[in-house]
Amino acid sequence: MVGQIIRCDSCAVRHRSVCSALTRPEIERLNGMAHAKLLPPGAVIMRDNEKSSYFANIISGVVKLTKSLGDGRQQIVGLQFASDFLGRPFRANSPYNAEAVTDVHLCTFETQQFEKLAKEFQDLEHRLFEHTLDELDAAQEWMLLLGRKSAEEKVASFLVMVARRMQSVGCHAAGHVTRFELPLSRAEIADFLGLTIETVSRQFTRLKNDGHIAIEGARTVVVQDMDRLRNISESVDG
Amino acid sequence: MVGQIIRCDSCAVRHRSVCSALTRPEIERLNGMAHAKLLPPGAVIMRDNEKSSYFANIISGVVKLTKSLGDGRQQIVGLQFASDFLGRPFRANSPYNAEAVTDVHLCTFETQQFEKLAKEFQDLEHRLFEHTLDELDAAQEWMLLLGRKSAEEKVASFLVMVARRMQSVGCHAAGHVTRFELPLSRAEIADFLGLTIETVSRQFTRLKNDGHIAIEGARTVVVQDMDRLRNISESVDG
DNA sequence: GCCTGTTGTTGATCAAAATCAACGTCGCGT
DNA sequence: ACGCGACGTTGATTTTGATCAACAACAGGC
Repeated sequence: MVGQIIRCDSCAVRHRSVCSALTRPEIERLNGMAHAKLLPPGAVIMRDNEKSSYFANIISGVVKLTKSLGDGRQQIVGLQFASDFLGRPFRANSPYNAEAVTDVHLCTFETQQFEKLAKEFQDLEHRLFEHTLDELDAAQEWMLLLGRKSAEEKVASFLVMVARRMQSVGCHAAGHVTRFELPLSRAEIADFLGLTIETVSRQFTRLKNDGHIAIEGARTVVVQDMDRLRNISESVDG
Repeated sequence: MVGQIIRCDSCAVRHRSVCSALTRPEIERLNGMAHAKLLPPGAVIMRDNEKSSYFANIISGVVKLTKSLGDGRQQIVGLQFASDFLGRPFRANSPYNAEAVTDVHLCTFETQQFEKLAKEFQDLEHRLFEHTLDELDAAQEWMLLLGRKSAEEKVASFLVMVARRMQSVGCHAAGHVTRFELPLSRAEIADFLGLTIETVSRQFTRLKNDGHIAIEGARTVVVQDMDRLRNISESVDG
């Protein structure tokens, strides 16, 4: 689905997305630029090294950002959830592929219009900057994981991360989300953690056998003790 | 050495650093805020999770950004060269340790003063944004390396990257720098590539034996064929 | 229902890199 | 010159995770 006009007033991510930087009259302007898109899993949103004609806020769903080597080896370099912003402002080409992992609702903006708006309203550019800083933090945190953590620590870290993101996406006031659905397949988790499918699967059963998690039908995870899992993910004792 | 006043006019990185966003009168303001620092190898510039009281431009030398696990495992999450900017604007705490790798000349600015300036002169904030986007690109490129490349590909990638950065730091008009000094020890290279010292050493001798590089006294590398090395780093054929 | 393709698990074996260990080299202080 | 410590290389062995292979669970099409 493409091109449907959006009402920012009723937007689910109005106060968490980059749009939160805008005041009433500014939002009106943005409103006129916004178009909704609904994408199925697997839909390609941006392609590495190619120009993208639009930016987007994720209204709902999960998007993976990937990079590949010539022979097909793939690495997920970012996971984006509801309220996250897609696209590299002020860059001609996308530095990665972006692909819908679940059904994804996007609110898209034509590149030039949006960059013009960002130049006009400094708060909007500042908000984009903040989002980029968050992405950088996440990337560097993940570098530590990819370079130095064991398979078990990687899988535990992944679960902790997903639980945290699911929490902020949902509307859970306090405490941890302990039961959640994984947005990624085993193959995608492997591409995220720099492992193989088989190793990911084995670490899941290990965590299950050790009583740290329960698994319901491959995609649903119940974390018994989030702090314990976090300890495993950082190799505190154990 | 701390606190010496700097003259921006004669600054070696005046036109490549974030300062290039500023015009004559603005630079004058910045001039009044700048203090020089000369740090020896090993000097700690920022500490993970701690507040830093200043930002800095690197005038010369190399700075490593590291993150560690509780048990001492370490990962270099960024390497910064001359003209690069140090410090996370609009963030309370540093997300990594920053440490001088060589002798390092810094041009430092007090945090609050500098952020105020960035708010006033939008071009400066924009330039900081651009630098952050570059850092993010580098981080995600490195995630692909850490997650999916073999030891040989990692070391080749490292050499290609250092050659490129050395080139932009020096004043080489065109063509590749093929002979350069490594700024990092074997241990630091290992921490950058997610390998052990021994594996790094073995891959160096392998690249040497295969005739791709020559090594002079451990720290100086001569690349025979940069394109061939780049191919190895991305696993094109062979 | 049944067939088929996709996804996930488990086991056996293999290989790449880690670990353990010894030794060489260089620079520095005395 | 000598000895020491840091750094780097090389070899032997072990370990972790990859690869190869078989099969189970499940969903969708007909």
